Amino acid sequence: MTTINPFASNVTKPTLLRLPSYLDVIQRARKEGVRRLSSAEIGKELGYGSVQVRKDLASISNAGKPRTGFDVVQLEKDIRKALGYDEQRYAVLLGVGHMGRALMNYIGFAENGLQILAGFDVKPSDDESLKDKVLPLSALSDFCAKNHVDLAILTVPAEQADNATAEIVAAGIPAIWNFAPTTIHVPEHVIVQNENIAESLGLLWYRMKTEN
Amino acid sequence: MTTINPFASNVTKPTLLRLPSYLDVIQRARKEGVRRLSSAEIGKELGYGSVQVRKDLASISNAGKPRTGFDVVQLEKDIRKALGYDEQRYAVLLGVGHMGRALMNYIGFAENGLQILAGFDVKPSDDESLKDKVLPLSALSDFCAKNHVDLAILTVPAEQADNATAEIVAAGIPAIWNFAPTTIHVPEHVIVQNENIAESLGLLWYRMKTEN
DNA sequence: TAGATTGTTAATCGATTAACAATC
DNA sequence: TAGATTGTTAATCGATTAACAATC
Repeated sequence: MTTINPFASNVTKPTLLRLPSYLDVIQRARKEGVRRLSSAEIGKELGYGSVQVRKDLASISNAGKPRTGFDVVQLEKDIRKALGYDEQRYAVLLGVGHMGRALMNYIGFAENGLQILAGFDVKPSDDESLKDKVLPLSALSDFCAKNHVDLAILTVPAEQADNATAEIVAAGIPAIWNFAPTTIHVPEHVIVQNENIAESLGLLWYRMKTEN
Repeated sequence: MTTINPFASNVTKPTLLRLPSYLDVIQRARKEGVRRLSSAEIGKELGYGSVQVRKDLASISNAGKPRTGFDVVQLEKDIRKALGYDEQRYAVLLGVGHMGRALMNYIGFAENGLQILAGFDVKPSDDESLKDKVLPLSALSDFCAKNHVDLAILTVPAEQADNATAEIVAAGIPAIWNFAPTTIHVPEHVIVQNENIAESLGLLWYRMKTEN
């Protein structure tokens, strides 16, 4: 008995985190007119072993064929689907500071299925280009009642993180992408993904100390 | 035979990535006047098991005492040291776009031992507050000859990533913190740490699909 | 067909968790 | 001293890598 969809259910977290790097290699190859790539070629570009590449890709695609390698066009589709980049999702952003503005201005999110509908802040934005996309924080729950919102992007300072989180939860938004450099507290059903940028600096410093 | 420094050499990567979350909990506790915390209390706040907390912390500190738990002040010092936050390191930033400006304006880096000396861009910055800290890209190697630079922060668009990387390598900077959403190519001795922000969106979408 | 490359089963490696002895 | 909590050894779990059979 094979299931109808053999993929998708058994993708591990490490695999999921490597998929974007495969996507990058594949997309660049396609733009250069390459039709097929072997697992060894893909791995070499990224510093992964060919077995790892095959195992990762086998869990989300059957674009690989013995003898010829992976079909670039097919594989790109499958990776984008596995990552959920093929579906549109809608976000609001809380905290229109430097980081908030950078994210609101980042064009690449369209490629990842993310659209930021509006930014919210206690202060009105001084950035001309964003003026009509930034609303007062008090308007959040009303906005969420009138629009479908899948995700809140949290870019407030650490001190305001728990307050802003409470607003997000009250507005019924089911997931938070947390860029505030602190732990936030949510009810069980709310999904939180932390993106503390400074977090990986410790790893980098450690590598700089030990790898030389 | 015990080594003089029993810590530091056997810290695993997963542990290193959890240390900042411990630091956050510890610092907030200290600000509230708390003197000691047990591994169970720390773990509860972060959603880790108490054994994991003890194992992580034992690898970098001996601030834990049976019966009383962990000394908050001592532990904070030890974590900051393990993460390298106690030493000052100097960076330049390439690509003063939205993300580059956000990083140049982020005050928190001082806490992580990071100081951004200057930004470099092909175009002069239109941001008044940064004007005197942004130099033309052509001045990079000269700047690096005159200043001690440990790290290059790469915030250029994906298409310019490999060119900018070549400049960084030519200038002799030993490590790159790569925010460009693409793979960059460096000689073996250069340390690269990738920080592709959109990368974790795939994981978030997957969790949103499966956890509900 | 012969051979290159895939997908998968088994072996290894590393990290987490459980059990418990050490200790303040 | 008795008991709470640490640090560590052993067991489990999960991910990576090696070996190889399947297949185009």
